[in-house]
Amino acid sequence: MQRHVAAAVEREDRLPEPIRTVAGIDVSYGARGRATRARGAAVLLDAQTLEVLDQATVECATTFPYIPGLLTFREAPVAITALEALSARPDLIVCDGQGIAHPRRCGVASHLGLALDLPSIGAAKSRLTGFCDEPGLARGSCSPLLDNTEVIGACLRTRTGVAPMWISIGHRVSLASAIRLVLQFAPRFRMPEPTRLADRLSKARA
DNA sequence: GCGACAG
DNA sequence: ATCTTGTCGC
Repeated sequence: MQRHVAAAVEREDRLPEPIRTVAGIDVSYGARGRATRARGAAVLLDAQTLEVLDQATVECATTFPYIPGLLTFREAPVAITALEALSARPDLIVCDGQGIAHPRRCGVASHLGLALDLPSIGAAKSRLTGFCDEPGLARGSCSPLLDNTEVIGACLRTRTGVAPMWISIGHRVSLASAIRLVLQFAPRFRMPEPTRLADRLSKARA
């Protein structure tokens, strides 16, 4: 199924110009009695000023375990519900996880982009698959993430001297644009604002 | 058989 | 992802 979805993923830019809004999505977990509950959060921001325009959270039972390579089946259902609870559809989504930098080229960012028919970017805090050289220490330095000879993403330093982020095409956004946009969305912290705020919101006490 | 392994 | 205390650097 993932290979089928991967075949439909678009790796070239096909997004509005200018990009007006961007949404970040993330999911956190917590024990509620016996079962683990999942809470999804979506935050809508102005893509230029990074001002928060809207935010939403949803909560539900966890239905799938964490298995490397199958994160989509654990998080996507909650993430989609949270995104649809926003007052408007964004021009672009940023996800906490890989896009095509995945064994079958179908990480959660790609799967979500295709399912929602929205441009998407994968911005992960660690590597799932592939290899690359260590990027330079300066903000903006990056090195290609390779699986054999195929470029599947980039290791990008969003903050000088701080651990890099792992960026990949989600859907309808080229790798070059994904890198540029993540730098635009992360002017101050390691994580881009959309996912940083969604992460914080998903963990905030109800 | 062993190690790696988004969140 | 979650839990948990101190520690290091800007």
